Amino acid sequence: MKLSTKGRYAVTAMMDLAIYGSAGPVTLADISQCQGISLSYLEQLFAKLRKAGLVEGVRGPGGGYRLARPANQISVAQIITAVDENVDMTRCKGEANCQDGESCLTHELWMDLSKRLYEFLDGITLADFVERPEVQEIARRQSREALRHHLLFGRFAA
Amino acid sequence: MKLSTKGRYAVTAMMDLAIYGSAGPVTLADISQCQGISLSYLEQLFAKLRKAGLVEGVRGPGGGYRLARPANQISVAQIITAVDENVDMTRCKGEANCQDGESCLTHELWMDLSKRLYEFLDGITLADFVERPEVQEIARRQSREALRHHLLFGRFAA
DNA sequence: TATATTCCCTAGCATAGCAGTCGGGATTGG
DNA sequence: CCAATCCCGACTGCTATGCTAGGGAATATA
Repeated sequence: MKLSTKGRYAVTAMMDLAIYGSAGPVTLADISQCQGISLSYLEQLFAKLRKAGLVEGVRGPGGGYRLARPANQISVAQIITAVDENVDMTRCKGEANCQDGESCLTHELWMDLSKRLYEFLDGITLADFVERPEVQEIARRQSREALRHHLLFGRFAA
Repeated sequence: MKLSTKGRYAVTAMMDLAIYGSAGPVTLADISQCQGISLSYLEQLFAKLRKAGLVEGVRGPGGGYRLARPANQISVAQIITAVDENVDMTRCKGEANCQDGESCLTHELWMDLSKRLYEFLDGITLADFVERPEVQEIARRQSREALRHHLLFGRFAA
């Protein structure tokens, strides 16, 4: 388990998908502009998220990304492990071939702590954030603006 | 908050101090040998731990490091933040000068998640690990061996 | 069909942090 | 005094990060 800026970027972007995804796919260009993250870097992150089965890409105009599962089935831990694939725990990796029992003891302790941390992050889903009242409020406003945007550009016009 | 090998090293070393520290200061050479961490790298980590007021150094022969506070007053979060001083949260750091309200929304959400994570790690102390029965067992054995070691080398001999 | 929009993929690049090495101090117990 | 320790600073190879550049492939719309 590793927790750095990379994972934060991924979690933040996934929050955007969960919040604004109800009005259709969200483009990476939008996320890039809103969050100030490089577009190409976002593409690389989403390539991993897609391979992990967390998002689906929709090509062509009006396309973008959407969540591959309901937001309440996507945990923060899943997102972080999807982009930070490198989970090299310790040097004595399960082989238990330390010189004396001591190093294996603290190793066990750390593994336990790491497990508890993972379970903690795995217990937090995107839905936990989206369901907040203030987010609901903004999402509604955003939906209206998106609809107006569509009308302005004649997307839904007969 | 950042969680990588560096923080793991620090936590593991601090566990050693908490476990074996009852028999006097623990030398970095011992930790280096037991955990397979470079001695000089340990010195750099402990310089930060000392500046953070988590450990005290005892110079001279028979010296080493000991916890500056009882183990139940040292949390995992304190250790990690002591060695990973770089806590650059986001680019829009509290200034709330994002273009539109959206980015600040997810920013708030992430800050909240980060806070919950910190509180989780802050609720786990070194004592929580030391008080385990299996650790107590090893600590007792280690103490006896340490005493025998002292006797062999005449440290306590009259 | 043509075009613009979007996802998708590969390669490279500058920087920073990680983990370690080296060399030298300053203290202090025996 | 001497050896064991902590302490400190400089340097190094390596890796990951965050980003840029360039080009595809699919597809909605005109």
